Amino acid sequence: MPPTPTGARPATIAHVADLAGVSPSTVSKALNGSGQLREETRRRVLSAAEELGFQPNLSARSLTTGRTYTVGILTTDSIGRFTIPLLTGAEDALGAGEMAMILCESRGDPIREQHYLRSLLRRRVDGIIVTGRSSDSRPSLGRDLPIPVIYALAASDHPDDLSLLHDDQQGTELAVDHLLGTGRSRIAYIGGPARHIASQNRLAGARTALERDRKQLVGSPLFGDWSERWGREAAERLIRSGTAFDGVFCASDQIARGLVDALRENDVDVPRAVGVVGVDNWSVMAEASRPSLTSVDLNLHELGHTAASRLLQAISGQRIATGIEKLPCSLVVRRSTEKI
Amino acid sequence: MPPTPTGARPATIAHVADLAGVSPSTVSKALNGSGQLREETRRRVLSAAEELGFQPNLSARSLTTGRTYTVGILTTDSIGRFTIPLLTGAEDALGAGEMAMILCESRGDPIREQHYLRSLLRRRVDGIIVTGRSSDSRPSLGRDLPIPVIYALAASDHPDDLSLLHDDQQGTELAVDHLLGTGRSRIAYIGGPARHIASQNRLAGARTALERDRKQLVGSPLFGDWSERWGREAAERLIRSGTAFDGVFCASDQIARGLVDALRENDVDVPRAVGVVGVDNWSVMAEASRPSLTSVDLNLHELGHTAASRLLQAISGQRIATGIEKLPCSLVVRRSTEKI
DNA sequence: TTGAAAGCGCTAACAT
DNA sequence: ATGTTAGCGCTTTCAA
Repeated sequence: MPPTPTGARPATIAHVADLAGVSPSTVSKALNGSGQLREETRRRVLSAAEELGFQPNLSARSLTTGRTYTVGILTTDSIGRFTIPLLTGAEDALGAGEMAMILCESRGDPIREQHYLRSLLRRRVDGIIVTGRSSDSRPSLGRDLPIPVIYALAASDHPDDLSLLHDDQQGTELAVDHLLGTGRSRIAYIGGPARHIASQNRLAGARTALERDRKQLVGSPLFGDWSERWGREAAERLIRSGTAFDGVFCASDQIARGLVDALRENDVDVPRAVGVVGVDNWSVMAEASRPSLTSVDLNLHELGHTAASRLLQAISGQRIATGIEKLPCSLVVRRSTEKI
Repeated sequence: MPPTPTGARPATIAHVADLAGVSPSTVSKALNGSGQLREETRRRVLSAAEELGFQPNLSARSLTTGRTYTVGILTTDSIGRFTIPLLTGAEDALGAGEMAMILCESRGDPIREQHYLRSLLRRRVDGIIVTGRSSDSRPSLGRDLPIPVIYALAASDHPDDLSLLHDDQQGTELAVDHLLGTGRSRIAYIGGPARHIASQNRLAGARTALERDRKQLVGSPLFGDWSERWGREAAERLIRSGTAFDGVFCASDQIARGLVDALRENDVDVPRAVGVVGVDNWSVMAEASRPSLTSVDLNLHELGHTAASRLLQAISGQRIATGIEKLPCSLVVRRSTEKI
């Protein structure tokens, strides 16, 4: 029978049991609401626990229950701008502190990733969310893991995994429809790097939206990188090409901002002469731009939330879908597309 | 004697022991390199473990060793731009996967924070790093916790806690010295909100550097917010005030960028007529600016690394310093301060 | 309604 | 050099 905790060691169930004058198992039942206890006993236990500042040792609990109430977050690419909303979204779904997140950032290094994966398995996490820079798909962690895994933002290359992505095409269609709807008809497309799948998906989305309206892209799509510099250069090219245009879809807010800056400096009025949309709804960019940028929001918070919810389902034993699931983007309208 | 694992349940030490024909404790010794084992036995155990894909259950280990090899990261303010380098820095110091990080984001809500704190204590994390938006100090988590706590970026209000901050004054001095060193002498100060301690510390640093050179700030310091818009407005005000100036210290890269934009649009040449420095070394801003921005780097990666290292020391039982420790900033020179 | 006892997977002190 | 044993703190039958 352990004495009252020394202060060095945290109180255990046995201490609480002693103080309440009951057995350890009764304490367990009182604390977890399991079993049948007299109301008065339960109260006595609870107040004893309170008095000792008792915090159940989750390692011990895990040992018997087999669950750790912990999920691993394995991020491939550096934790960046995109990962943050994903994380907070996941955290929301995991319920403040109920389920904890262990963060592992592999920096794109497969060796590190394996390291982390093993560490997570040793820790017996209940599940894993894999995330990374949205681009082409990434190698699956493998199908023989003892715990569920969900891919978010970066798709697994294995069809039996569940991958959650934002719907780039749909988002772009939304944006282009909006350009058309605000009275533009000669739309140009400025992408990021041509090899990035996002550049391609967004191009496809733009074309779909235009075709629905029996229109075509003005000029050929331009590819560069994701920077403001490229946006400025693209604007110059667009102007120099001589083709008339009154709307531009840019595949990122940075590109859009560079473009808008250069247009202004070339005395092209946005939004009066040309409407511009970007992608990311990155407020520092979109709001600092003159005029502020209408932008496609990838809803990454929502994506993170959904990923975590699905993972919880899988953990609780439900069978979940496989393959790639796309979540809708939305459009945030600002001044760069004001109606002409 | 458990049979070979079914595939459902992960292998335990007992399975390995069986397969290797030794006792569980021998397996433990072989795996942890403790005790004295014959080389051949060790190898047999190791290959048995390998064959079974054995991963030690860390919950079980924690129960006996009392350590979880996990630290909690409690972020007050939303995980933002500043937290990211801090996290990766900490992760570096914690050694890929050796020590894991549990991420808790309280969003500035004290209730949530208490929730998270309790969750971390239940999980018996070995220590906690508290972080948040760098501004005024924050309430201590309390001095009666059974584990060490270190505050990074956001100082605790209790002098017996260890808080690690970047040295705002020193960073600013660096920047102003650099402005002076590139031939400017009439320096203006554009801050963020006056109530933010960062605005004040940076102002103090600027004054110190100027006084060393028997100079004074041009005009009175201007306070606003941290945005580009404010930077643009500040530029207008500076120009309209009529006071001559040839250097501007801006308390953030966003301010600096707005300022530079507005100066250019008013035909003031940066860096030839006016040198400009910002703070944060936020590459998207600093590099997209025309000209690119010289900027004070807060070295947050380093800060995170140091915080984690100190925490590890404390966890290993070493007594660590208390109070506020400031880590030096550095200056990244770009085009906005090119020599005249 | 409560308690006794076994066991989760591992480590560590003590035997052998 | 290896095995036996006890126990870490909790949950969970099963018995009282």
